[in-house]
Amino acid sequence: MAARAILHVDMDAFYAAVEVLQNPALIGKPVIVGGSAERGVVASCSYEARAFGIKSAMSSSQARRLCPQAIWISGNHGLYGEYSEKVHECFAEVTPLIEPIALDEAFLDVTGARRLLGDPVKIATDLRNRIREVTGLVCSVGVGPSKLIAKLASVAAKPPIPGKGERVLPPGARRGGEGVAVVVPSEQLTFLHSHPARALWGIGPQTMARLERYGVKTVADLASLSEDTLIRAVGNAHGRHLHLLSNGIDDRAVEADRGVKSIGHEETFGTDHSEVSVLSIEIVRMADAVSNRLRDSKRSAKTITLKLKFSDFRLITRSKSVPVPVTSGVTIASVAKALLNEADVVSLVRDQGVRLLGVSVSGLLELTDQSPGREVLTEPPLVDQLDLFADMTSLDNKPHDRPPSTAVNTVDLDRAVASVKERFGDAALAPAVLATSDGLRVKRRGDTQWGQSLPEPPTVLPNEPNNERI
DNA sequence: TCTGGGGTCCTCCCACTA
DNA sequence: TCTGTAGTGGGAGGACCC
Repeated sequence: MAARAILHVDMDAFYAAVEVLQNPALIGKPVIVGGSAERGVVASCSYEARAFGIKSAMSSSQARRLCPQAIWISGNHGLYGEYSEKVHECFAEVTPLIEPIALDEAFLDVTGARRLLGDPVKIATDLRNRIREVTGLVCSVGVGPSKLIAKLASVAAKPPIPGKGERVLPPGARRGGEGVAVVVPSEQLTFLHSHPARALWGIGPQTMARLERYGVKTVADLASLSEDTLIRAVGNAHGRHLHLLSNGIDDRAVEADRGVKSIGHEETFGTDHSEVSVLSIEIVRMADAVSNRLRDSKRSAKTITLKLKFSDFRLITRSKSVPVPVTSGVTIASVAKALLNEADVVSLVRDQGVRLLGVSVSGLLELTDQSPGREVLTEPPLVDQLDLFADMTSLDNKPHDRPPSTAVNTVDLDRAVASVKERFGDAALAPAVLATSDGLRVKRRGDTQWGQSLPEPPTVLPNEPNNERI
């Protein structure tokens, strides 16, 4: 049987490249996309910024120290999504077997496309040219017999960082044209074993620290350990997996239809909060956003999880599965607030202060009835057991005037809310507690994707970059 | 010195049940 | 009826990825 041909396509400095496309005045400048405030993080940066040592996931304060003249952009999740769609349309011209990893990255299985489109290197080169022609963006492509090898090859195919000299290809890889690196099956072990162990997917700082106790530095070192030793070092599933990978055995398929397993929102606050009433309002905001996305994806959820990170960076999660799958923001918020109000959590909140709060849902089910906001109801709605109007507290935490006996069919209410949002957008309607003098504090996906940004968001005018300079 | 947001997967523990 | 055990599922947390 012929070896598989897998491509790993990775857009180069994706978010930063999109911003440069939008504003050519940024060409050749150190551009950073991320949250510029104290608690922000670098999401992406141009190669000019990388020359200063800036990397993705670096804290914004560190990035500021390394490159004070950098141009910061807080990012536009929607815009990146649009470009990502265009890139995926290019993928679809090559093969239906596409496994998206992120907005800027995907695996493609082109084994079956060879007869029609040529050898994998030609497919990779043509695809790279096509993406550039359609979007104006540049990508790197790794070609290999497995996902692991293709992924590592795409890293080898990345352009050099200015001032750091030409990138040297690892042994076993060859260049298949500009931005394309190829590893053939007979060379995969040579290629793989030359990498540091940390390059393997699944080896992060903690696992690496454990492996170092066994003298492991490279993938070759890892391959020299027995499976039993690896299992002792890092646990059962992880140990077996690493044993196979380090020996070049990776038959994981490119999965075209990997479904979403959970939906959530979280946010790091500019300052820590230790008042339950303030956090309750944030829960309503997050739950409303989660509910909007659940409804858009035509799913309901069985489990609601509350996540809190305290000032000392201790992270806790509390979750609750409900008997009836839910879509409603009111229900999600009610469950999350009940989790927040558990005694041990309240005492942690008051003692420590909370820097991050998140609400997510999992155990997703397809909605059987496609009408907006329809709960999958086989028994009385859970929300009937909860205090709907507990949400309707003002900022001073005093309930609005409403007779306690008022009966409201919450399912009808949710349907009505869903239908308004479908017609006028998610920001058209929100729980009353989110109302401020400046309008509704509605959470949208990607709002604070990389942490908060400093005030006065940058506006870039053509030929006159006036982004905030830090 | 500093640590975001949105995810997935795995492990461990515990309660429940047969 | 009581006890031990194995399987299962929920909950919590750790580690990792981009």
